[in-house]
Amino acid sequence: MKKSTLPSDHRTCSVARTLDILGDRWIFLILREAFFGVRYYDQFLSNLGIATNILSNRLKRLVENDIMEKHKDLKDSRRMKYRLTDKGRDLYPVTLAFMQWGDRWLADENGPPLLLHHTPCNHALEPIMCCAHCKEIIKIKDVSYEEQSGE
Amino acid sequence: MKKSTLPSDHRTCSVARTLDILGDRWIFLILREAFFGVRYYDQFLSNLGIATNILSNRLKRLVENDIMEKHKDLKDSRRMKYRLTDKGRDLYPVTLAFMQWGDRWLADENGPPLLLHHTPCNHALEPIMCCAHCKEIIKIKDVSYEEQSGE
DNA sequence: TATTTAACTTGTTATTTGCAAGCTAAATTA
DNA sequence: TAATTTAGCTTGCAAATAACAAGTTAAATA
Repeated sequence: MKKSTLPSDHRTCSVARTLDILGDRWIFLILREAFFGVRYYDQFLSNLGIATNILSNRLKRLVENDIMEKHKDLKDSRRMKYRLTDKGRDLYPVTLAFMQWGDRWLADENGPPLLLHHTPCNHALEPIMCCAHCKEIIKIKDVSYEEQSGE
Repeated sequence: MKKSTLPSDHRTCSVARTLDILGDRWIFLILREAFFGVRYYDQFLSNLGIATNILSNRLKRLVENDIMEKHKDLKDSRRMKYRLTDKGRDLYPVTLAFMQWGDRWLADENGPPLLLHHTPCNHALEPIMCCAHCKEIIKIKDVSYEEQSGE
């Protein structure tokens, strides 16, 4: 699909803008690895089974969009270290939302392949989307919306 | 990319399984419209500016994966009504996570194009990912993980 | 009965993907 | 110091996918 083809309708919103950058399966798998602590090109390559040209392309896109930073490794100047920026780290909720949905609707008889643990409260982590103000779980029926005139 | 190529490594998880179904820009834009109340083929078509073959294909995929249901409209039997299932409605947090990130990192000087309002508490909606148990905002550093032996 | 409309389907072309091979510079080994 | 290995790409090419346009079918409306 063409790049940056935001629909010209009135509903153009942050979902479309976000998908213009992230709307790709590999991007999210790279981010998942990054959230698991992966930092180096060769680690992404072997963990994901991705083609080298695609990996280069996606890492470049992530760097261009300030989601990751690229630095030479101090110990081996051939190696490139890719680290999440604050902007990238802020995508953790998206990854958690994916994982949570998959755990609930796509898990097989073995249950979720990965169990997350919330260290501060020492319980299995079950991520839920809450209203920052009232801390209640957000339900569709409880959300109304209004558009900005400037858009 | 090939379908269902879950990486063969130990980290195979619900993120990859979810992306096997949803890893497509149009899928999320269709879901966004559905969360805004859109129900009919022609509405998706005109709101999204999507090609008819792509729209058909994606709606079919959504129905095949029990994310949407397809019914004849009672008033006009030519029209097909597409409705979210429970499984589909449960993707709302993913959409909110996208929107929240875009609002924070991609908004222009006009601010977010769409303001959400949380009716129960009567405040602007700011969605945050919380631990269902302790209700604290989830931070990467507070999450540890262990793999299921069955996987 | 003729026309319009909804929801597709079917070409055709353009773009993107995945695989394999090659390249370059830095590090390691002989 | 020279030869080899390694990291991180880039390039070429076949195959899959997307976008656009035009055609199809069945139901509703004029």
